[in-house]
Amino acid sequence: MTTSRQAASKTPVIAPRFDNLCAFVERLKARSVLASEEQRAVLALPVQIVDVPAKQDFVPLGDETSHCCFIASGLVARVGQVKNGSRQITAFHIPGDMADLHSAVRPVGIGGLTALCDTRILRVSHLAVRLVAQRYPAVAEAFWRDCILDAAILMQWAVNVGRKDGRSRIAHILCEMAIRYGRGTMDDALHEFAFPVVQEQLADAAALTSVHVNRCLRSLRESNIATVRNGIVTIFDWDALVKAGEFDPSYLIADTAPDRQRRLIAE
Amino acid sequence: MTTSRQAASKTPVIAPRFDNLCAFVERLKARSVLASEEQRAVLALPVQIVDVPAKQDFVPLGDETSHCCFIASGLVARVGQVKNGSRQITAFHIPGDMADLHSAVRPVGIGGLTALCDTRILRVSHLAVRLVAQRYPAVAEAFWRDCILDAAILMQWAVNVGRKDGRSRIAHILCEMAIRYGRGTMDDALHEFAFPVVQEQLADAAALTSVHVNRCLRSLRESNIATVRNGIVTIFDWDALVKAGEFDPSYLIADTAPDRQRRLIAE
DNA sequence: CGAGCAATTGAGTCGCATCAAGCTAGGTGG
DNA sequence: CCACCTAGCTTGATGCGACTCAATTGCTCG
Repeated sequence: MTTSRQAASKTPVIAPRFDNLCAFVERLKARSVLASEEQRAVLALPVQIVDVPAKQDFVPLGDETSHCCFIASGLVARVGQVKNGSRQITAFHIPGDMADLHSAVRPVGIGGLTALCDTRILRVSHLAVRLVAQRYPAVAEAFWRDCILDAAILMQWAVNVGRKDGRSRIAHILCEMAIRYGRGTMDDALHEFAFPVVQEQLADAAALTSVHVNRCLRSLRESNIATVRNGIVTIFDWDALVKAGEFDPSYLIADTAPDRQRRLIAE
Repeated sequence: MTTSRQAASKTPVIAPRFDNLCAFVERLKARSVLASEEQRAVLALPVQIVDVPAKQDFVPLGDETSHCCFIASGLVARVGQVKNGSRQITAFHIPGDMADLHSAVRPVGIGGLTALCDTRILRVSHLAVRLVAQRYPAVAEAFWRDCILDAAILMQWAVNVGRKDGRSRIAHILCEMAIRYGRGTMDDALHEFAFPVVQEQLADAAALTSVHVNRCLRSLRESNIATVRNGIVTIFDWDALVKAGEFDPSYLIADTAPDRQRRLIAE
């Protein structure tokens, strides 16, 4: 949301990577007001680096955990499952996300976490998270708000899966990820970003089969709207994509209007 | 048709009703540990009673609000919408729920709220909610946890809508509501509870059409599993309903401090 | 007693699942 | 250097679950 557009250097898509919690603090600051002491407290949270290979479930469904997972690089999906074996992806988490911040106050898993490509995780213990929240009310509120944003995305996800046809669902997912990856400027330029998923995973997100995802992608390609190839999303016509996905970005927008982030307690 | 079931002879299903926040405190206590001073602080939140007639949207989609809505009596749905006019219900809120506690930290609506029957709301200002959260970290954590439970339900909802057939979706919704209404004991007795929805609204929740909901309900009835009539759910075979809905109640179970776990509904 | 919802049922259609191949590209070993 | 393997992508044929349109039956209530 803060990135200005880099000049047209046409560098191939570069995946972001963070090895400390700076990016997490930036994320919180984009949504909440934190004093510098509070920011330092969050930054000081002890982390443990864990590298997860592609296609590995690193938080099993329904398990109880003792740590939150910050995504330093890579891509993670939150998945639910039904008995016949099919999976439903309920969220994608990109670098900069604390994928399961919610587990700090409710450790029993809300869903499993799977790495969709090689992924670096920074683990932060629930205890540490709750302690800093206890000590700094503004941090607690920032954490709370972060979880609410996640829930807002999830609600849109349910609407997307429940009430749109396949093509619209795919378009909506591409729109959402474009915005979240920070390529969501509304100009007519060509947008390109790395989104390392295969069609099978898009299918699990959109509640379709991979065969049908393929046909939906073909339809979007033949309309000259967008393509997904080798984990690279290329958007030719942003407006058409928004229209196809019935996408309204307001649900992604953190609430940062000045009068709303007013602190209730002086810094 | 063979409906010689006891018509109006039994004790009528009684809808719960609360005119203060006692029930909210009880709800929080079932999920979090609160000292008596903290409980009193929540109880002391000023409320404003609002009566909403059936089928009225009292929080429009996308609007910004200044109050949270506690459900004193009745039934409320959180709805999303797509352009062609069809609606997707993403949550039911029953008496005792703070339907949009999340709006305290993110006032722009996550979804509209509609009363499905005559409903009494207790409005609590965001400011008051945030102040008590700032003052009492344990209360903040309780609020946060409450929102997480809501998100956990939403995640299951997405899985339900995305990856099950119509009959299973309906069965799952009935299971969820049975547990949340507190009728979720596992004995073989007949379960009956008021759930004042029409088939159209079940359809919006399950992402089906009302015609198809009707057929799914008929199937459940003909299997002697459950019926829904005049807003009364009657469950004949709980185990079969759980099986049909692939229902696992663990996602509804609140988890409190590490040393203490409690069920959402005490047994 | 008719008006108006909600529930019900039927017939026709379509989106998507399913099954089944083939295709492509990168990797690996003989 | 080619033969093979595998993962992912693409395409076709067929069937079913759910939608749509449409008509009928209760049910409640003024």
